[in-house]
Amino acid sequence: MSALLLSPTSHIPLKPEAECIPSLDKCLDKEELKQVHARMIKTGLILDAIPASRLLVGLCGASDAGSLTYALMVFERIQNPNTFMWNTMIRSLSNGSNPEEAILLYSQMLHDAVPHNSYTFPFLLKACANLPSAAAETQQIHCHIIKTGFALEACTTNSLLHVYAKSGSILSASQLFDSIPCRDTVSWNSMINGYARSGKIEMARELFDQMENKNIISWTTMIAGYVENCLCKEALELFREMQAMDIEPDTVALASVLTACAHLGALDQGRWIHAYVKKKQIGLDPVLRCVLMDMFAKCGELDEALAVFRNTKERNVCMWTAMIAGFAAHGQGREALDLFADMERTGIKPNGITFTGVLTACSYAGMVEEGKSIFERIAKDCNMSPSVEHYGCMVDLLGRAGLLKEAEEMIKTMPVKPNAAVWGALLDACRVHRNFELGRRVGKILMDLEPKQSGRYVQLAGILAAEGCWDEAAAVRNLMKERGAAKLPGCSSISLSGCVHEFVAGDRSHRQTEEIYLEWDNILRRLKKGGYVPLTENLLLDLGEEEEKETAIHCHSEKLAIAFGFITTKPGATIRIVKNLRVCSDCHVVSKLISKVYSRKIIMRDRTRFHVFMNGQCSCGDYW
DNA sequence: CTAGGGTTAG
Repeated sequence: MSALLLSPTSHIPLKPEAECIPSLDKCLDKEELKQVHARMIKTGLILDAIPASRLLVGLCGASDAGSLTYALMVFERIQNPNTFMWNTMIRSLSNGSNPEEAILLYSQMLHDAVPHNSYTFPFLLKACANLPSAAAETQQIHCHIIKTGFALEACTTNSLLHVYAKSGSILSASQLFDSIPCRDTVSWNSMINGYARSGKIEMARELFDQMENKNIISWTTMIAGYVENCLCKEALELFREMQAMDIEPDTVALASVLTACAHLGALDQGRWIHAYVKKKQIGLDPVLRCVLMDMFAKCGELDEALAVFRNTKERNVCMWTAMIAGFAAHGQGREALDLFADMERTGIKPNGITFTGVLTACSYAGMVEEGKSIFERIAKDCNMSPSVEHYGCMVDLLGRAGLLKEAEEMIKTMPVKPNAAVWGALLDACRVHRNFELGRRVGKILMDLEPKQSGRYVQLAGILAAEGCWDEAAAVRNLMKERGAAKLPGCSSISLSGCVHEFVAGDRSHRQTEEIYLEWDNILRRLKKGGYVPLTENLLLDLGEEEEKETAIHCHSEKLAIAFGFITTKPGATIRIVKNLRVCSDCHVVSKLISKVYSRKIIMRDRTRFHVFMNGQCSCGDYW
């Protein structure tokens, strides 16, 4: 550091082009900027506010983290930095990896009594927006904004509104929104985003409908809001409305729509977007590539996902993670691990989500040893503390493999508090490996932890019923009713030419209901001729007669969706179904038989993974 | 030199 101060007396020969101060307009790298700095010190130009500012801007604009540190050092040595210089530093820190430093710098600015200008608060508020939780700071800054009179400036107030909206402080956001004298499009958009983020999607839509000057961001905000609230069907509908109004979607809008397609398994619509992007020659930026790839993977088209992946030169961590997760969901553990190794060779650092994907892959493929060693690397090599999700993956991995004791031990010794998902993984393992005693205990824990989650009661009741403890099982079901735990209905959807058809068990709401049930009867008859016997053992007990049980499983949502697929697609065409819960054993058997008897490929994505039924086999190897 | 929308898991 001192060398820099001494540099005026040094005798390092300068390159001829460094004789004059290079223009900072073009991007210089850190070394070049250091030379400029040295030259400025030599000539005394560093004392001049304008060139000094330009140097700071140049350093802050360089992409490497070291430049920012260097910029801070230069800044600290400037005698009385002006507002512009403070702003520049605050802006840079706000977007860095430690946004709280921007707030610290701001308090220094206050301490030095440097006046604010119109740019100060928007930069500073960016730091609040980038922090996971800065509610107290935001409130204080809000006070400063009022005191200094900047509340009258649209940019400042909109920035503040954005922070409140983004952090879910919906009350503060709406109060502020109401107080703004002339709300502009930006204010409205932020408010819509705020409502959507706090789950008040109807409020968001209300605002959206009231809005007079919607722009593409308004539309995208609303579409993304639907996606975030798991209302992907609505997201696609709104997108269609947008197109009907001849509003051209941009990259961001398309990315949101693709995300919706991914969740819905709406391959046709996803492909349409892909074609649209090509036709309009819209550039595939990293995010768009990633969601496109993810859409293919989530629609069961791993090959197409891989094609997008391979076509991408600079892959970021999201891209790698999404591809790994794609393999994991298809039970292709080896491929996922190979990809993970490639990723590390490329020098891309895995994050917590990457590890979730890799561990899931190990779990579904029964790769216990590999999973254990990856898990240990989270802390050892990557210096991260495993999250509760990672422990959940491990419990799942051990539990599936039948290592129930080890799984339980992991829960007992894990340093983070086990959540319901962790216990749920163990409970599921108890079901699969028929460990009733442990299952009972875990079930009790879960019902205390999540008294409103019907799935847990159903899970436990199933375990008890399988053991023949009908009374106990009935008691669990009654408890569920007493506690008012609403049963999440199983829902399967199938998407055809841009339209998503949803079915719940026993559904008769579809306009082709009669046809669907007739088709199902036909399928059933043919399967029974081939020797199919309905698997009613997993059914819950309130249905006494075997016949009733059969009726109940025969209107399972995935069966209705398959029947609908049969009457709407050509013989031999692949049927794609997305289910919100796990697929039941009987539906699994039936799907395998159908794939053989009718030579149909059925791709079924359930809550956690893919089942690809072909020639009487399932890609999960009957282990799920 | 300022504000608003999009990516990987659960």
